Amino acid sequence: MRTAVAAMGAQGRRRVTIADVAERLGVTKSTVSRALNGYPDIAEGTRIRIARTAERMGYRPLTHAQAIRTGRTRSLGLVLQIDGEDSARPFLAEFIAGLTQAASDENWTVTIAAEPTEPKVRAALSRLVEERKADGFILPRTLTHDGRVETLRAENVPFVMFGRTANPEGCAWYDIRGEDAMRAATTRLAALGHKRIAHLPGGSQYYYSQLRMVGYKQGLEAAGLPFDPLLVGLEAMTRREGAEATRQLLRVPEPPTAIVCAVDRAALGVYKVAEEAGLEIGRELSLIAYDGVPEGAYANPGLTTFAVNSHQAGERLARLLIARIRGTAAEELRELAPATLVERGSDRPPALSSSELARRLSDLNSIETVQWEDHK
Amino acid sequence: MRTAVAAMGAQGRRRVTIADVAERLGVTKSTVSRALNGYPDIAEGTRIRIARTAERMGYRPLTHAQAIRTGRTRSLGLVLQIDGEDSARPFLAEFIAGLTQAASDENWTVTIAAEPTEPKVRAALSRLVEERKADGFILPRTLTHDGRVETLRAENVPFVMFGRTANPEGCAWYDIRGEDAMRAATTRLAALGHKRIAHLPGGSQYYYSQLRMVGYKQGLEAAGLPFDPLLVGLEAMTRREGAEATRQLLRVPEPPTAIVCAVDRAALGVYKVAEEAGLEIGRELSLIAYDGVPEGAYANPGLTTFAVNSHQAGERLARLLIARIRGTAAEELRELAPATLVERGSDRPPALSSSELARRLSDLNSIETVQWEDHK
DNA sequence: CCCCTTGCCGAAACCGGTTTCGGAAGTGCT
DNA sequence: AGCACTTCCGAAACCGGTTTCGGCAAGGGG
Repeated sequence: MRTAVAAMGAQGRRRVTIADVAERLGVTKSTVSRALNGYPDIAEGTRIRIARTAERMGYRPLTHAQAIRTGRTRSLGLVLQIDGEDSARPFLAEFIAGLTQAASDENWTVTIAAEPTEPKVRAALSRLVEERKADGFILPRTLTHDGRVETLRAENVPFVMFGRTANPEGCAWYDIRGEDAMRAATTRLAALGHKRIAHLPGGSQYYYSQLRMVGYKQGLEAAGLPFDPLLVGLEAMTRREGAEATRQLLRVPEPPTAIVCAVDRAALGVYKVAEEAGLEIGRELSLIAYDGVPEGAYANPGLTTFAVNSHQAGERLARLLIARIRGTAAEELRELAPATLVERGSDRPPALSSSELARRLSDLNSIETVQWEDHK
Repeated sequence: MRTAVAAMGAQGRRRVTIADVAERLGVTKSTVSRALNGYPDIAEGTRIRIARTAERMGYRPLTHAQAIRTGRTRSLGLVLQIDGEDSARPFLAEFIAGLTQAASDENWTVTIAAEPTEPKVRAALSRLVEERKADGFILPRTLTHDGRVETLRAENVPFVMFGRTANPEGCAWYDIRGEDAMRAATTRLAALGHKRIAHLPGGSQYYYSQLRMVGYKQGLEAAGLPFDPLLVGLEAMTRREGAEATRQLLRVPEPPTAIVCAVDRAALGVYKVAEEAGLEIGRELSLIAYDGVPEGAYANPGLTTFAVNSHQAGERLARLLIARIRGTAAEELRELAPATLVERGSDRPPALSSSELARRLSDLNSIETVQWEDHK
């Protein structure tokens, strides 16, 4: 009897089906189904009776059996772009934890995929939709102009973004107010006495870079400091790029005594250059960054940063996406949260003025051959 | 017409079903199904005709429609334990990438969940099985005695482990030969001239810690060095623990001039203590570790380590699990791979003998008040 | 020439749900 | 009392596949 074996599954004991519940109560499957799904044409007493019995019998509908008729899998899709280069993602674990925990609260699951390139990511999205493996998607790391959004909009598939984007039409999102953090970082440094505050922006393909730049400028304005294009460094997303950008900033005539970094990893590059140049972070050069990567705590002195709560982000995104799939308009599903300041030792009053710092740096260059060698 | 809308789904155009293919060819659904699934009672010519037409029409069976009869979802389950404490997992992204790419090659998907505690992880496994969201599981971070294995064995659910375990019965696995790496590290340091080589083991709940300890001892033996229990440090899984264990090792009468660490992060703690004690890594103290975390490259000098290829691990595990689900015996699905040595600067000939090092350390303690302060 | 296999495929049941349709009973209104 | 309107639920179709069962036709052996 293959049938019996298959029905029993690998577990040995038979699953309780909707028919079992119906039979027990002397009603039909359809009544049970409608009662459990909240249809209005079921008497309240019946509904309660059915709900209790189903509960008692341990009945749980099979999602894929439902899906065959409804087309819904109760599954959230997450497609990551992982290219090997920049694959160290300290937040991923927490993010996934938040996502899956919120999903499982509502009895949803998370289907995950990873592809190395953007076209492949889009293809993966399409495939998951095509095969109905996901009812909607979380899009991490949104770009200013995001191809994934086009793909999904074209196929009319629900999605929510982690991060805002240039064209918000039809987009739901959750995001951290990075601009507020940058503004606060800048005014904070100004209040400590810094007059020359630089900014290391993130990659321009990310929309958040624009926002953070805006926040930096707002901070300058609030502090009554002029904006100086020379104090905006190269785009820096990695430690190496952060180091390179810092070297360049320190060569300008009136060098910064403080730097606001769009991302922590760039800030770690600042430490490196400071060490090479004999500058002490928190004295000759202050630093505030953004992200909250764990390495920041290990740096010496610790990196003051605006940390984002990845767990919460995942959780909120899961809830937003479920609401979106259930039909709430995208415009009503936009949520912003603040980053939280983690004070460590990298931001302190300047020990040197900009011109003193400049003199110190030029002395250094003339007597010493500094090795600008990068480790990997 | 709700039906038509539902059938068309969100995408607008109707899906091509098995009935469409059948009609086009003038055969029945059952023939198409059997042809596509390789049943023997279909003529070869018919099979080819059907396969071609299905391909041309772009027919792809819906997994969940199949699942309702077969009980199989073509989905691999991955349940992570993420407790917030130790949530920085640099390998996770690569691991997931390998996993999902191999899965999607075979047209499978990966369903992921995360829970903070072991009981909840087990509950999540059961839930996913119960709801048929996964046909089998990847178990990362296997323990010497692993509750997840008991749960899954009891329910007769296929699984593969990333890492070996104490009771191998019915277990399939993929693992890295950490013991070989530890042995090689030890003999390598001995060949460089080190006589006193210490070992910092990982957490004893992990089976690999035992294996790596064995490798260390084998290495000592191969090099003709005696095993000294005083040179086995405290269990160290984090930077902090690594630092603490190192301080203790440096206090023994004949301190080690080299340390073999079971995990990279413990080794990063060695750097910290070395800096505090004024020892230069690669001169007064040599170091070889294991894992290949990115921070190792940033350390100064770079950390020599045996790196594991997480992407490959994910890929192999996916293939093993699929084979396991398809019925291959667990005993035939056990695979070991070597770690690859990444030479950086932390392992060099000893500049000091053990007794010279001891004298140096005692001098230090008498003249200087070293701050044993931990950053987080 | 007939009977028995064997190869191949159609018909229909089935999997576990959802949804449509229609009808019986109850209710309100004139 | 008669009629229309609700309320509530059963019967049956349906979703998109898989699997069982049986039967027809061709082929082989006696």
